[in-house]
Amino acid sequence: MSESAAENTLAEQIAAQLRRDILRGKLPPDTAIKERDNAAELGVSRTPMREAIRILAQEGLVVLRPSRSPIVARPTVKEVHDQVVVLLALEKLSAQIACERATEVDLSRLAELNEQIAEAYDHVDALDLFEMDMAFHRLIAEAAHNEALAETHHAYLARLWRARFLSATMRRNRERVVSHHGAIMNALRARDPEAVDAALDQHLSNLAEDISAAIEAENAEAERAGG
Amino acid sequence: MSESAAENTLAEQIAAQLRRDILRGKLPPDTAIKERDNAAELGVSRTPMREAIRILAQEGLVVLRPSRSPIVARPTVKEVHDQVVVLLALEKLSAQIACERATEVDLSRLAELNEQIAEAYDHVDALDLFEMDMAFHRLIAEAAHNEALAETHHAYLARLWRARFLSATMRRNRERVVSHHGAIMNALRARDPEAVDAALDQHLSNLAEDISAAIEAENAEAERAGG
DNA sequence: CAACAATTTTTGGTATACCAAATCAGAAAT
DNA sequence: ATTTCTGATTTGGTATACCAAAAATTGTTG
Repeated sequence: MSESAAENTLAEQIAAQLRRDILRGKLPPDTAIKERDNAAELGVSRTPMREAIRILAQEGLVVLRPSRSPIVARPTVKEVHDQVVVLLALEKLSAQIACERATEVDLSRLAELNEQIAEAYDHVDALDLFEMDMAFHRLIAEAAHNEALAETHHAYLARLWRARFLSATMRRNRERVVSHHGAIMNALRARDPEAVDAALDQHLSNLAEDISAAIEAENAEAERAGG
Repeated sequence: MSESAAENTLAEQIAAQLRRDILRGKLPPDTAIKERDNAAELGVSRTPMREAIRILAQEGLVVLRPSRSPIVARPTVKEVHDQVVVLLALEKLSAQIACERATEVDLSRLAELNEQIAEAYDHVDALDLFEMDMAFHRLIAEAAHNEALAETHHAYLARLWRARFLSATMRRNRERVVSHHGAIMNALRARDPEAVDAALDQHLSNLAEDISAAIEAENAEAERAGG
């Protein structure tokens, strides 16, 4: 929970703004992000806008093309699938390590959040719910107390945010999420590596296919409209 | 060996230059990288220098501090160790996937490179040798044909370059490297996931400790010198 | 009418100038 | 001698101006 705080510099604020717009679909894939125009639109200079674009490019949300405007990324199904594979591996590794290293505080935070999710599930909009889900998975990664791992895991989670969001809104299922989270939690509590692995597999095994379907649908839509 | 090509923009060239200086020890840990001074020194403006610094910060080679000059990172033993753990996991995952997905071309490239390494081992300086070793491990990552995975793996390899280099020069051992590489290769050839896992474990198991020792030595040295 | 070439325009890349905040040094007071 | 306050200086952050390369457009020619 360390990064959502500051947003010190203008560039970071711009990046955050653009990130939200991209992830929420206000800036759909293939949209050009011109340094000049977007900077003018926000009333800032090109310098921080440029830096913001680099940040998002680093995150994989926009793609830089030589001598061309950067555009909002349109990940292919394979790309997203590949990223999910890595995310899954990172989370499993985190959980394995967490079986040894997780503190009681880590575990109770996890429990608390899971309870919050269960409670909020029906009252809260999809976006906020998704933030909570993301936080849950981040807590797992952080419970391994391996900063590099947590950071990389978070980067993948962020990069896959939109895809996961699309997928989740398509098949929102309270029971699945809450009970799966509970299973993961209990396995961690028991510090049982194999149970953790199984629980994560159970929770995330269909993720790749779900996401792929969502992306495929969106891309097909775009093809019909723009092509 | 695919990325050393382009280096289109000035910022990238500067980043490459600084990266080399850092990794080769010309810019030791804690050295300040002032935008103004370094830019002037290289005869460029602050803009690309600034961008170059961001690139290196992203790679973990320099750390940005609010309202302070960026400095060359001095990773702690724990940080490096944590990174090695992730690197190892990424490489193992790559190899597992590669058992299914590796093409004949991938495998023969691997074989060829291993032969080159064996041949060059005694004639070539440590730095070049290390580039080759790095390339070998990158080939493994690339054989999984998962771009995200290869990219992240490469990022970790690059970030750990200096630490691995320190470690390797401390205990240079021809037989170990070549035969281990050979074992990994053969396991991949056989497309045997368990054998691959074992071979990678064999090759990389001591890496974490070796690297930790090297880093510890360097940091102790710095402590003695710098107060 | 099509194809090609030159010009105009748009774009990102770079240099420079300006600003505010944070640090450091020096002087003064205790 | 120590501490504190203040001002000079250094730093990164931002804005703006300039440049070169690459598209796009338009005009000409076959």
